[in-house]
Amino acid sequence: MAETDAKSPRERYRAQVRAEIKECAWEQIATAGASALSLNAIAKRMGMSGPALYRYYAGRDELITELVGDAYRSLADALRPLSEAGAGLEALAHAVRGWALADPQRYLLIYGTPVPGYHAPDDITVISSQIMGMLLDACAESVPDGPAAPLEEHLAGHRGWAGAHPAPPAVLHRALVLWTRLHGVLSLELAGHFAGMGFDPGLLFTAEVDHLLGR
Amino acid sequence: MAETDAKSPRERYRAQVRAEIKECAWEQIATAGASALSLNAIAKRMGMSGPALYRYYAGRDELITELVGDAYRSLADALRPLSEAGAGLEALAHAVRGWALADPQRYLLIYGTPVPGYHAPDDITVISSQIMGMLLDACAESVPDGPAAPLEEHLAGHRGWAGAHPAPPAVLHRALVLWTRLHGVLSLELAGHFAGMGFDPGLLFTAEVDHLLGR
DNA sequence: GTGCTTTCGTTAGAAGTTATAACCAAGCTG
DNA sequence: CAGCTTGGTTATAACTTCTAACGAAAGCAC
Repeated sequence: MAETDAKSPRERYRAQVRAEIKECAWEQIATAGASALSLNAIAKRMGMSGPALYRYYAGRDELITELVGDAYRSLADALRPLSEAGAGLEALAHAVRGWALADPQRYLLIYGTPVPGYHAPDDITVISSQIMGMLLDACAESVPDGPAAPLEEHLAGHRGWAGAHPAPPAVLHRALVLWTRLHGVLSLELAGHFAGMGFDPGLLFTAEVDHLLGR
Repeated sequence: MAETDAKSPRERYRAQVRAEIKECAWEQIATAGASALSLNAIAKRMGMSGPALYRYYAGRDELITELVGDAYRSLADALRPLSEAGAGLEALAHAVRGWALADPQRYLLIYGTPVPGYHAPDDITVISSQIMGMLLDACAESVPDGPAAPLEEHLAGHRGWAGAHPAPPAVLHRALVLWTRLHGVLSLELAGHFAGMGFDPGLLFTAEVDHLLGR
């Protein structure tokens, strides 16, 4: 968030306005969702009128791309201290949930249904793989020692997504399962599909985490 | 799809045009996603111009509501014969996946990030609970006989969503887990989040199903 | 300080969108 | 046949994103 790194006062102003625009955009996304984001509304809320925003962002897509990047970075930043402290699967999972509940639309922006026009740029993939790396680290310590399923055999030959991480196929499998199961509960909860059902999604989430830990 | 049930020729025509509109809408959704659906584009593709559609649907929201209802009904119709034949968890799960892959946007329309303005009407919940009922039936036969987790204790007291289904808490838990795990893999796959990773999502899906079966 | 240049913000306008209103031409019905 | 209902049309309003052209202000060189 603080890329105001001592340049010309012009650039400083520019960076500050860009940040303010993103701030407004996040507010709007938090209330109405990403696909309802309106450049005009942002401009009006900032006191500027209409096309002034195009001095700062080439268009709606570039703004969304920037927001997606920020969201990924925010998640990575939330997880990194835990990962560096050697936190396990459980702590990481609950951190993800906490981060998602703090701003549901932010989670849905990056892991939900993709916005029609937008396509992820390359610099997203490196942050995404950082997050995946932290998941792999957390899964490395608790090995499930099951029989090598056909999936793990397949993963042994298709491990490009793990980068240079030296995890055995069983850990790759475990990280994938961690990711998809957490996302399964979280996304349905955030999208409101548990709304009228009456039970506590948090308990289901912790039950999934506990199951992953063999409890 | 065939609700042309012998009325006045006027109503027959009306129903046919409504069906044709939905047909066009599905085409458009399949290519660009639900949030990019344009009434004008549908009208133009049908040879009619603009506001003529408002004779058939009150607005974008009503059309989407109708499409959501059709999608739920379609999923229920795809699962019902299996459920009535006493199919187990495995067959049901793969049927869900097949249905989802046949038209990804249709799955994402009902289980993905909700469209901004729209709110589900009541008649959706009955179809949704029919689907949940079939999941519960499929889970009833293979009991996992684990220790009663705190979640299952909670579910024993919050089982309103299961309707009148006589499933014990362990089965409620199992159905919930089935639903969220399948959705976790499916939604990430359909949203394209496995795109650059290189592995086969189908194997991950079947691995999750197999794990659910205790294999 | 004076003048040049870059940048910012503005208004105007084009091409879209959803949605309403008014009108006209059909068709079914008494 | 008369009349009412219904379908489709255009015109309009209020939006949206985005481009173009203009004025003003700020920074920089001298």
